[in-house]
Amino acid sequence: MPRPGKSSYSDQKPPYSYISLTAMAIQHSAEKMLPLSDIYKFIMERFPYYREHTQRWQNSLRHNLSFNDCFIKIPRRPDQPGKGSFWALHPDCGDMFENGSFLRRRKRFKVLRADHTHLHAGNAKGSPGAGPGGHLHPHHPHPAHHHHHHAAAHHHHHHPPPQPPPPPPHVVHYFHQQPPPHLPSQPPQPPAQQPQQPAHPGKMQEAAAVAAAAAVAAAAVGSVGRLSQLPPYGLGPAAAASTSGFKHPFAIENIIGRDYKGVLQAGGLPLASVMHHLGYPVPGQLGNVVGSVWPHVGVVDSVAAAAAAAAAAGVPVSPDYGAFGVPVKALCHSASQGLPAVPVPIKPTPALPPVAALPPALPVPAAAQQPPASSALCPTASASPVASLREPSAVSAADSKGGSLHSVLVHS
DNA sequence: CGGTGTTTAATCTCAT
DNA sequence: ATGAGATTAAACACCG
Repeated sequence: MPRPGKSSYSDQKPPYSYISLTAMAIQHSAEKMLPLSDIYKFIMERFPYYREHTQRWQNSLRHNLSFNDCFIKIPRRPDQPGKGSFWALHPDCGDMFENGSFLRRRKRFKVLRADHTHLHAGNAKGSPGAGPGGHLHPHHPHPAHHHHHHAAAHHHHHHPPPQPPPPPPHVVHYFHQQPPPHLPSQPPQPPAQQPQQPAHPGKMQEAAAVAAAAAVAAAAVGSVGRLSQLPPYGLGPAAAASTSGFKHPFAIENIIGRDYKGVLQAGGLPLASVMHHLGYPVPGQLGNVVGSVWPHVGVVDSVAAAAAAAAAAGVPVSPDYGAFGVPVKALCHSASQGLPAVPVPIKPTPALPPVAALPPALPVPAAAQQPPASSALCPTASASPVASLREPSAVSAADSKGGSLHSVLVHS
């Protein structure tokens, strides 16, 4: 109840976790990778809430980047000015927000650390062992349970398992070739961040991982060019994927779209927030920023409102919101292809129950503490269909995070 | 030195 | 009530 005057939205925390936000930013970028500062920018531009307390949330965000395996660091080319590295999404991190909540993932995406004994000298740099700070705890419990029971035990850095699709050897090439400079809007500055390559035999793994990521990014870029509003999410055969039908689960459109559905489905989300969020994006700027802005925003509210109304009225909304151009699960995770990531469906999500009737009234105020809801979708899909390509066996190990690229949802 | 990155740890929140 | 994920805080290591 507080006055609805200024609390319009700037003070409410968006219903997205840092991981979601970061993924959105990355996915949104033409190159599918961004330097930290750009991630900040993306977020701040769209969520007024994050225009304050920067020190706080940015620290959290950074923490997330480092801590979560779903983010990988791609070194900047020496000749490329700028500060840190580029951040990208791990090629294998599937749809981490399948449950429809962007606040909490069903499972954390972790790469299995291969038993590769060597190499993790890790940051050999200087004094890793001692660890930061003075935590005097030699051996801690660390719930890292290396349970890998179900894990996809197929990791041989030499030859790819029969199953997996054909990891185009040329992926690496993408690396060296410059992304097409066309692209609608901004080839801001990071148009060519191909981290070249190894240079150090020992660092091969890292390079490989990076290469994979870059390849994905590059592929994405390529797709963007031709763009397809509604790609055929056949994702079965690699064919589709290679052509450009697949949209990375983190694509902003997907996130948004599913979010919407999630809201209804999850039922727990207060519409109030949802509605609120609809107004989030800054009206002014949106206009000129071509495809860079949230496409859904404008449209959304009408749709959302309608849906909301329907829900409130007890009208069962169509189970599949394909109408929003978001086939949802269809493109979430290419279950097929023996991909290692996202094996366990922790939640019987599939059959979505009868949409719990959403709270009828939606006095905006609520949600003071927990900003749950959200929603938005992208009517005009436009971003970029990422070609899902599976890494060649070669690729592996993102030095910082896990060891080899075995992605898996930690702990089943 | 400041922006980046890592990492540990406490605390909160949400799903089971 | 628990466990796991998310957020926050804070202490560093590094590189420009």
